[in-house]
Amino acid sequence: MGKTTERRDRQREALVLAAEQAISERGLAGLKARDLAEAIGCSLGAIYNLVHDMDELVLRVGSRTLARLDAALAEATRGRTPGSDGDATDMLVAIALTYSSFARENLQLWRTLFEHRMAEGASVPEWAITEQMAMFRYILAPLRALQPRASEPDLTLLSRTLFSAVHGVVVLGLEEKFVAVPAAALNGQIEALVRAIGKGLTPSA
Amino acid sequence: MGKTTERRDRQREALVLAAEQAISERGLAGLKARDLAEAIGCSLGAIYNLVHDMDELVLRVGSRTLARLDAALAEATRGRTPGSDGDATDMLVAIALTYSSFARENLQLWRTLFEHRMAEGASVPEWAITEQMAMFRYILAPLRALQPRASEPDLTLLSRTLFSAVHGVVVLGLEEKFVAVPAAALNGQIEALVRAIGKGLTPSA
DNA sequence: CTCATTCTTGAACTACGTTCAAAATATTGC
DNA sequence: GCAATATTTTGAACGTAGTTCAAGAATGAG
Repeated sequence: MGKTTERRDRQREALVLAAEQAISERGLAGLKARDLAEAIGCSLGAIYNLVHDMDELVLRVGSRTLARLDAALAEATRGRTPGSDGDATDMLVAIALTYSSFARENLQLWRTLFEHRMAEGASVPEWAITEQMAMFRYILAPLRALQPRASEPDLTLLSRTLFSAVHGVVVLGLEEKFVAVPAAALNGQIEALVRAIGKGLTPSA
Repeated sequence: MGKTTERRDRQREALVLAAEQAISERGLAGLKARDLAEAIGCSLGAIYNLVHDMDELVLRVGSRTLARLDAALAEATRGRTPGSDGDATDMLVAIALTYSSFARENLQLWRTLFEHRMAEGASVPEWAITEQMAMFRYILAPLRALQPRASEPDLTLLSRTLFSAVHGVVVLGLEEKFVAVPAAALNGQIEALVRAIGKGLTPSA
């Protein structure tokens, strides 16, 4: 029993890595079952012994992308505790810029997180939703420092909103559909936005 | 010469309307050339006498969607001139809430504006880009009132950023992939965000 | 070594957008 | 008005996808 399962696990790993490379090189639309079969040296049908369908494969790749994003955000906030309102805003700026850099440097994989749609009828599994939601948590600590009187549910909602706002700026900023904004200008806009929000949220006098 | 062209124009109109209905009912992924041919009563191949390809059809539908969005934003800002900083912020809030409502009420058509990707190699025509960019202009007047010392290029960039931020909140708020935020809560978040930004951008004492 | 079970295979199926040779229709010349 | 020519329409066929499944290959138990 062990032999087959083991080989299958190794093949599944190879499949996910091949899918990740395909997406990062040619985008989500460039992910082809036949190419993957060739890349990992198995038959076309064998893919469906490793994953249930292409959706699962994309979600597995997404999971890896989120893990790397999470690591980048952890690195950016490591050891920082917001002591003052200024600290908190600085932290939020650091998080936002880290997010922006990650998106730029992992453009296709990052896009896949949001472009991907499950096949007709299927819905995103719970574990994938949980993973995505976890991203919001880095914002929570600095936000709490900024809004000490806000309730926990309000902070949760606000952290999602703040994340979304920065996400929106990054999405449209990196969109070639419009005119892509140069890195420096985009970073400048993000910093301006987050500082404005930080100032706006600071309970003044 | 006139007879054919006339009929073709009428058919093209019907095609775009059928495509619009298909998208609004079943989403962009539910847009099928064969369904459209049946809907407007022509052969499959005839579609390609009316539009060059599906991309063009989606862009034509997008153009209609943008026109309706533009009308909604025009209505929301009609006759308003930002006299004070408070007015300007109120206007920005009104614009943002109008955008949010439009997105919710035209969910599939609005999503199509951003989900759609041109086929491999093709790029978005200039007129479509111009149309999309035009959306940013509603934000310009209130923003100028808020930041009277900013240069014109800076204001242009900032208007795009502000639009993007609200766009991001709406995108993730309406995303079923996560947990969709109820209308009232989403509106509350948008208002809070825009007021925070408004306050943050107001040159204080 | 044999038989039963399990796994792997790739041809075949469905479902797309798109093309194109042939048929149908319209326009022109006389 | 009618034949000759040009244009338009047609839908079967093509290429490219993801997915399935009957048949063959590999594995494991007795």
